[in-house]
Amino acid sequence: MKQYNHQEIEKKWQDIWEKEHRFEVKNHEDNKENAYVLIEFPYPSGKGLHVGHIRSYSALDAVARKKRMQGYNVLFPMGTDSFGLEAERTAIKEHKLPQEIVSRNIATFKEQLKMVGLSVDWSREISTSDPSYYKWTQWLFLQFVKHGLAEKQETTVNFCPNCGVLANEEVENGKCVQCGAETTQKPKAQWVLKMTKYAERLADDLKDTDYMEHIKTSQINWIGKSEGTEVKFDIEGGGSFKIFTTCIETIYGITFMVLAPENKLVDSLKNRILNWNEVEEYRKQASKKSDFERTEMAKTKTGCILSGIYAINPVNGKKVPVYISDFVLASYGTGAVMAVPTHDARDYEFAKAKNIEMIEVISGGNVAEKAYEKQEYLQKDSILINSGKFSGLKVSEAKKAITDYLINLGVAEKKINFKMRDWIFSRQRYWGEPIPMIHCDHCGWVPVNEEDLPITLPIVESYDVTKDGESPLSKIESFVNTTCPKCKGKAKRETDTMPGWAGSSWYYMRYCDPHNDKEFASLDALSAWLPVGLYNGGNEHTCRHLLYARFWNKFFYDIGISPVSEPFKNRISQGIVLGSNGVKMSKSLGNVVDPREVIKEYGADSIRVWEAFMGDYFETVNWNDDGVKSANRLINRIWNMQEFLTEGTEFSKELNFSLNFAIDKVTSDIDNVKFNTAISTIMSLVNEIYSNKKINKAEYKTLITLLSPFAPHVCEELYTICNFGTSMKDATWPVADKKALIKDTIELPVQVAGKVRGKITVSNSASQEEAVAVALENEDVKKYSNGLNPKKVIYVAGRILNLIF
RNA sequence: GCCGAUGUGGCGAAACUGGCAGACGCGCUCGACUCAAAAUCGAGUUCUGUAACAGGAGUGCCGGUUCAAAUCCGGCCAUCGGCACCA
Repeated sequence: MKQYNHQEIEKKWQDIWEKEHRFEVKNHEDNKENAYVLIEFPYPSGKGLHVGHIRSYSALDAVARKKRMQGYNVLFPMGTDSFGLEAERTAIKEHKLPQEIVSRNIATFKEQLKMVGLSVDWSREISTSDPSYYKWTQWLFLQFVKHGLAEKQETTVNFCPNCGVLANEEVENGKCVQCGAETTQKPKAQWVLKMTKYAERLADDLKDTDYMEHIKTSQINWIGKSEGTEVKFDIEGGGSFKIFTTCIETIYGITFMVLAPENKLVDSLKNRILNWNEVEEYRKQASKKSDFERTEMAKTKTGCILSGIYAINPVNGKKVPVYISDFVLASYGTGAVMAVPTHDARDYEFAKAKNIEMIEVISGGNVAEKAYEKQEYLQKDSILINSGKFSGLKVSEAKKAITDYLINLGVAEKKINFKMRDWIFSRQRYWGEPIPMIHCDHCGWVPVNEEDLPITLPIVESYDVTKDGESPLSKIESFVNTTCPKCKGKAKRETDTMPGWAGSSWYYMRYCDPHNDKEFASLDALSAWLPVGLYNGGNEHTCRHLLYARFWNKFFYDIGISPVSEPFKNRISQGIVLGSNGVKMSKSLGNVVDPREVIKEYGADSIRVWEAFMGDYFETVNWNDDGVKSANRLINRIWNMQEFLTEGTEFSKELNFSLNFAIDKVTSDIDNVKFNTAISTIMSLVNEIYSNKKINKAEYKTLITLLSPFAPHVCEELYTICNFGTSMKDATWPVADKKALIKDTIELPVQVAGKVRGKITVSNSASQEEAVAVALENEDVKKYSNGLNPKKVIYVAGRILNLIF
């Protein structure tokens, strides 16, 4: 018997797979059902892949390989999400072109990935920064434009006087991370995708998916649907504004109103505001903060009164003061709120800080100490007080009664509001898809003609961020100056680019038809594969990327270019692999583990098995060098089993149960994303074979097949050594004989008063009487029974017998 | 702050969703093989306790429900992820 040599074997099989085009798939295969297994494509950062990537790639590879052996036509593609800030930053730092940085990084990443032996169809590889790909990203953007879902809107951007427009992560505590200067929120007209139009469906249609519950929840929370009432408040002396509330029952408790500092209403009231200077100063301060800082609960609430301005409560005509405060966001709801300090914690804090009166309108709390909030009073269905003719009603009744009353008055309407905002789609950066729009003084914004796509990024010397807040592309005249597609007059190109999210919002569709130069993907190809059966990616993407991708698909579905209304049947998210010190792997901390080194020493099969085994797939786990050894040991044990090998075409009596159990368990574990227990089942089986020191060919073949999704190279090698076939190309996944799993007798734990005191052996169909009779004869049980009959018996067949004496 | 998740031996973890806590593995201890070591094979390994059994305690902390709780409920504590221009 030859020694196990991972380097030789892995190279050999990887070459064979490549030469055979083993994993390339056609969109249609006779007599085979299609299955689409998708893993988020990596961002080709300069760091390269670390062992954490291997965890999810090899796990999904195992899923794909098993499905293939089960007779499916499996699409398991890979590509790179290559636009984005990081490549641009690296390029600036290294004085190279982002194009160069990206192709260098992709080469490294592919080299690393190929060593792992993934069953990827590389003929379908895509890269989002490739013009042949982003041509279609631009084309899809034009569809949004065509259907009125993309438009220029006034927004704000983080702005640093020295460094220009900044990403959120480049701003810390209102200061620029790079130069330390104070940043402001600068107004800017930007392209926006009107995603809110899809809010309702994005939330509702989650019911048609099998996503993990917490992923559905995070989608729903992000969308933030709330049903409430929009109420119009008149301003004393003329004018009015609207507020949105989900707590209309507290309307008699209003003691002030709050507007967002940016609310345009404030400008229109300028002449009537007595303390305008103060108001202006406050607005300036507020413009320095991000939304996140503004709404943070821990911060003390600040605000500024609009002296001389009073709003009139439509239920009782009460005159209340109006403030501006940064805890109210212009972007959410109407940019104005009614404040009821007795029943809202934020309002309570504000009222305390500003010494504003409070009126309790729902009984049951202790409003002298803190606000009695809706979570609590809704649950208790408390009674209204101090609320005019609505006093005495329960909250549940008052909600409706007050809403109806206001609607009759003509000052309110029922409204559904979403926390989710439209998607700001412009970036003033170089390294992204140019937005294919042209501005003409006569015709306004005109889409580029589809046949002129792609609008390619010009190769430029400096693509650094500009100080004036415009995209670096704006400085390239040859790019900017063009003719209007409509009137053929002089016109200028849009110079903003798309965000990194753009390319990743539809890449899984391009995999279905990656070389199509007529369409972004044909409906036939998409119909063959969608919806994706299993979509795996990082936890950090389960909220936004997933929502964006779903939004794009829904729109495509509506305009007839996608065959499904939900693109992903199931979505799961793997846990992160941290460094061995429990901290995220990063170059600066020196705790990055390069898979290439591990593979060199122990082999791809070993690292794959170890990462499958290291813990629950969904949980964060620390890297551990010793762990790979244990996987390597398992593989060696299975390799060395050749010594025990005997002839045989059927399972032996000794192993019949264990093998069928393992088939059943490994199959369901892979289906249920429990790779760690799949491996431990195989380990137990191997232990048993070692204690028997015997295994026949039929058994060995089954064992090898079960391991092969995780350790494909060594399994192919053993498969051929043992003459089970010339390769595992046509290997089929075993099916458990369910009958073999039923045992005649079982060991049943016996509890006395809830504590396990003994074990009995009974037939697997034993009745309660039979089980109790056996238990009472058991020596361990007798110690506690004192010869008595039990007063009470709890019997769960096959599980537990609990006796109370 | 808000939303989501997690917390079990020296360590990574498992536990069929309320039914034997610690499967499987790492590490460690002991034994076999070896001149020796490594590798390999085998035995043991939650803590406490005992010569050995027995017994007791035990799943982040405090309390509750139940014949029975890692699992369900209430209240804390700690760690991680997201919070809209990183993707």
